[in-house]
Amino acid sequence: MDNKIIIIGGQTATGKTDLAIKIAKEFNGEIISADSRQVYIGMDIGTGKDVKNLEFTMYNVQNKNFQIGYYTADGIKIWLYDVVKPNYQFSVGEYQDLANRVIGDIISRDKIPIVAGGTGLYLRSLIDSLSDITIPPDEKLRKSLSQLKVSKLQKQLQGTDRHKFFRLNNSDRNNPRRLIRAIEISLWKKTNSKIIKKPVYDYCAIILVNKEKTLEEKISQRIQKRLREGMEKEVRFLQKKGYDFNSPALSATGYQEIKDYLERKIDKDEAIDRWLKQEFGYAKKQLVWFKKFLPSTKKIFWFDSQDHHSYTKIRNLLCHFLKKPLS
RNA sequence: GCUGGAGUAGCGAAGUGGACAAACGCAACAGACUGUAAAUCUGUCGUUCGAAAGGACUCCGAAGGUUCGAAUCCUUCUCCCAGCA
Repeated sequence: MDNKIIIIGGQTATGKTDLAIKIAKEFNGEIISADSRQVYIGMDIGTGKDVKNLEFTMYNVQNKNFQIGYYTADGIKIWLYDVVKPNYQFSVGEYQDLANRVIGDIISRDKIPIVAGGTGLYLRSLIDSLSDITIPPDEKLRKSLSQLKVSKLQKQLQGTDRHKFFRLNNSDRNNPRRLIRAIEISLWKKTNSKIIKKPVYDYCAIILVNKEKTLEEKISQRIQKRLREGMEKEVRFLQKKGYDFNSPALSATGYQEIKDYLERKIDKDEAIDRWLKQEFGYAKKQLVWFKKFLPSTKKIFWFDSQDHHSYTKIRNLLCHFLKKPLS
């Protein structure tokens, strides 16, 4: 009974999905997306889900809140795309739950789960304990707390969990969202005992990066490609559906910019320029995150996806990890 | 050619005699982050020395002037926009 999973993380536009498919073919795997924006139905082009002509198959993984399924690309299953509509506020906790279920299912069918995506926290939720992450949100509480100023929230947290407050750094102490969550957790703990049962996996993580200049070129080309493939149409469709462009889903890079262009607030060049900047910024933040949170234990390996030798090295690494003979 | 408006840091934009190296927004750079993470939040952001406190230098289109003191007032020049010719 192996519980091995392969993780592929890294910056946007470095070819994580392509690599995942290649590995899946070679090692009899299935892919689980770890991307906070690809979970949204109808957001395909802008989030880089390459699913235009792919078939989606519903699958019963026994979850009361969501219906999930998989796309089949090149004979390989890709899970956790298209989980909710863009007006839904999806979160790490829900991701963790769904991903664990899917991983369990894949393992039970004697296949190798390959978790691939750029949302670092989603990946981390599968390999670190992150105990409080399972504590559910309290919408009523959030709503009432969101009216308060930061200083009030700080006071409130000091009241409910003094230690927690003083453990926060300056940045988090000024972050209303974090303060509210901290209050939520502390209140929850007062009336609930923690029972957190989480699978523990043996994992091997591959982090893909590119040299900065190469990455910028790739991002720029990809934006052009997305425009050709119909990004404008996708945005128009989402507008028509009446989705809130300030929602988490639509805060994905590119959507706001193209919307502003369609509404003639800015011209097309301006929109593309802003989109590019957003995307570069995103890639940089990803790098900061991966450097910090995936400690370089012997389970985590960094590769430049532009390096021709990378794939051979990755392959050897995975053969070793999965205890398969090198061929 | 005349009349009116305007020229402020990478961009946008406040400031209209002293608390101005100059609000604020964007961009940039650095960072934080255990249920919104492509989110949210923090710091830096004229140059320079310093770990910091702080110091030095340059600065609000250009040049000159008034004033103890000028981004702010005056003169000339220059560039831009609008109206009239």
